[in-house]
Amino acid sequence: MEIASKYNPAEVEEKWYNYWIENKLFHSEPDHREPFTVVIPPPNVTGVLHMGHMLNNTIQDVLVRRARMQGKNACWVPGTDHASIATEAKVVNRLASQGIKKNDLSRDEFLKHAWDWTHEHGGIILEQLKKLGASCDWERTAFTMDETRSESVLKVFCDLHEKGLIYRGVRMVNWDPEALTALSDEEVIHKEVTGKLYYLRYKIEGDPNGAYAVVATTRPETIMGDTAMCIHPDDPKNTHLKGKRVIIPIVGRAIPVIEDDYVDIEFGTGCLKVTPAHDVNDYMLGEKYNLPSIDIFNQDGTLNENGDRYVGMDRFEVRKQIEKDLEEAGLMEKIEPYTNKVGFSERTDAIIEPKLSMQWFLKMDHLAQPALEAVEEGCIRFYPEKYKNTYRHWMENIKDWCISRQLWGGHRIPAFFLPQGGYVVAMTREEALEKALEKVDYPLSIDDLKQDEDVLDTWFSSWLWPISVFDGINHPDNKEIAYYYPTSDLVTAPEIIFFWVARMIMAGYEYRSAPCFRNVYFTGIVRDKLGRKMSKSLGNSPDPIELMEHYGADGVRMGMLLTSPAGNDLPFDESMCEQGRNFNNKIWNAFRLIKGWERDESLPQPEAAKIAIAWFQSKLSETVAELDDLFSKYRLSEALMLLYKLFWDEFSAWYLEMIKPAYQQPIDAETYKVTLHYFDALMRLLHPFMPFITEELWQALYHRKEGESIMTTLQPGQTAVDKNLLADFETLKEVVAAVRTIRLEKNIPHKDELELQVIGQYNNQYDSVIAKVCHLSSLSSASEKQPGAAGFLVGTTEYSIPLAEKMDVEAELQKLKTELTYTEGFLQSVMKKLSNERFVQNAKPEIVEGERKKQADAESKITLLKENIAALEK
RNA sequence: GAACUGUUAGCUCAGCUGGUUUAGAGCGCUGCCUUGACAGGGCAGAGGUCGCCGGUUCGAAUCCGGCACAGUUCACCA
Repeated sequence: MEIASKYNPAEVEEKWYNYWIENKLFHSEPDHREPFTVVIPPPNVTGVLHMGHMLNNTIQDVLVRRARMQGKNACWVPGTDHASIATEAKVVNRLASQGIKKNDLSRDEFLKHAWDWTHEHGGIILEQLKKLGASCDWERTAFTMDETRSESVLKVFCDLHEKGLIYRGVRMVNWDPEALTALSDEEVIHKEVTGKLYYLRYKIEGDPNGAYAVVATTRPETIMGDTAMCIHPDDPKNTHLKGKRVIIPIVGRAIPVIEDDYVDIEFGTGCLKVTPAHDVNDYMLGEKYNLPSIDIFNQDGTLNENGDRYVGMDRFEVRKQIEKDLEEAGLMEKIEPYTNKVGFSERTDAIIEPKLSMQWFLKMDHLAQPALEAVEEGCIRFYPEKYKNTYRHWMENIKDWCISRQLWGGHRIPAFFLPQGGYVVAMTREEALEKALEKVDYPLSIDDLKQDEDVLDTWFSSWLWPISVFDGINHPDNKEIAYYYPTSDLVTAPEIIFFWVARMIMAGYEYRSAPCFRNVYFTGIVRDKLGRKMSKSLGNSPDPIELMEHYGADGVRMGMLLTSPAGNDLPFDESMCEQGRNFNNKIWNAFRLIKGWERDESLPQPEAAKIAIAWFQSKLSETVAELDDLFSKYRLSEALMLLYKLFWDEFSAWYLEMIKPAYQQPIDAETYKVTLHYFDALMRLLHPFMPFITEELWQALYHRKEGESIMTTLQPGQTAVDKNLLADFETLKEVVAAVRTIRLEKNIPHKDELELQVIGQYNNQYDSVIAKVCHLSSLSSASEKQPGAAGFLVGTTEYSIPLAEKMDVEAELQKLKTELTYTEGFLQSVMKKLSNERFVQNAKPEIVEGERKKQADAESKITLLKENIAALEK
């Protein structure tokens, strides 16, 4: 049989993915086994796979596949998110390119376009996930706007309203003038901006000398909304302003001077202009002192009828214009460069305008309490743990959640307004009418009810995800939710710890009185080589699909995981995928070697093979134990590295070399059998990380039945570990390496046999292995080193290789002297400790004993080295 | 401005409650190796005063304090 010398992933990946699907190997139904549930962080329905998804979903797949191979009933639920703002923005853009304005359409017409868009682009990303091998239960694919999920959202809204946790009111909210909607605090990103600080002159009313107060502001365009000036009551600079009124520049309106210790005396001149409608703090002052509030902006950030001479202009145009006008009017004291933080919309990147508006809010205190405790007490664990701090801080300072959005795409708020004021909240219009009729004493028909125009924040549906995917909101007692909930692990980005993770935890306790997951694994951010975040606008993000076509899905998976400890950013470099691909090839070729051997049943098993088999059994078992430990700490990259070394170094470089039959010679049946068994075990260990190649080779290893898969096998178990054997092999490896070094130095080709002598007594148990790997003609004990032989020390044992040719005495001497210097230095450091009386008295006895052993070894080594040097120098 | 995290080889990271040869791994780098599983390979090497300064201790990469730098999160200073 001919097997290609290079592994070709393209040929096998699709084949096995289809095989898994056809045999329903990803599908889960409740049964007697322990469940292992993961819900996918639903990507935007119209999104395409990027490197962040690639990392995130690879990790989930590793966890899910491993759990499945530990005999658990693994269920990974896939799905997508309707992402109202993001999707709506895309639809608006597309309509714009067709010359259609959103406002020209009715709500229903617009929604039709939105659904068209969703159906056109929706689900692409799920198809892409299949390419990377994601073992999701596709029969369970959910969408945040499908029937079940929508019903859940409305039900929860009604319920929370019923409980008095949802309220409606006019509050200062974050307004996105581009998307024309309110945003939650979490959707606002504060960025440092270099701008100007303007010093404006506010003349004191009735002052005969034309005296004025100076106010420093970054937003001169808001003066039309000023309704007071505020000073600190104890500010000596401004006592003369107390009780006075000042005149707003340009506008000419007089406003009172109020006093409050909120004002920072040191900032600017200590005078603050108060614009209650357009600043959160000013709003507070306005409430406190009963100031009128003048809203000067339209929804899109242009000035409204209160905008004086600037009506209709954009807020930033006004800023420029007013600067000129103030200068001309002699009312600008000065302008200084100034850096401050400005809020931007997470989605549209528009500068947020604090704006008073009527919105729906969810009270958070009650929900936050159990959610905070769950993480504090370890009911839910975060990996890495540092995110506990971030979480705690947010939870302890939580504010009410603005859940209404002035958009069309999304779950429409189930509140219905009555013709003569007031409203009712209900799942359906019919139900609303019933409730309304109870409430009012005038006749009412269903058409009189006017449903709220707003939709709910997208996260108001995603926070129910772990429950709603099992229909646990609508049917809290169903069999599925009872079995699959709480879910096991959540894998997500730290960026959405507040948006999503925290709120899911709240919903979990509110609706199931139980944690929604046990462990949260926070991935890092995928960055480019320069450390920049990967983004579409920078164009620095490789296409994961292309990468997989190039390096194979297994190669890319491995490349990403190898360098990404939990929570650490991942500086992406294609060479990582190359390393992954090379590893695939290594596995492929090891398989090719083994499968190429002829078996001979009559052949006795060589001694070296017997020893190698015993050693690898221990090595394998030791690794399995370490692997368990690493997985329990979610140290996935280290777990993969451990397997990488097990396969490449221990299995390929050592084990196979030890048992390999001579060129074109057959192998004995027993060794062959065990080797296949080891290979099988290695494939199973690697399968969660590299599902495709391991399935391909596992299938080719033995004759398998139709429908069988590595996916449904179990991970190798642990057997006894012979620690002495493992330690002996580390010494053995040193001997082999030393012999190789001599070959290299003396230019002796591997095919030439060497004679190795051990000076004095030694453990000859492993002679057969050393002889095989080093290609020795003999290995024996000698009483002393022959003159002219090359020598080396391993530990305190001296080895010697008689050489036909004359050795390079100078080089040999140099080598010995270098080693002597090192050993003497080492001895000195040991002696420093041992000669310190306090060390000997205070340190633990076994530590002191260890140092004494080091001393003895070093001393005998020095003696040996000196003897050898003396012999050469003669 | 506050909090948190980090700073160990060229790069990415281990090194857990102080003593395991004079600090490790993978990649990269250097040298040598073409008929033998794999050049997407083999073998052997080089490379670090553990960010800086103090302290605790018989002993510090490891514990404590300060500083510097980086990152993350939070925050209403106009």
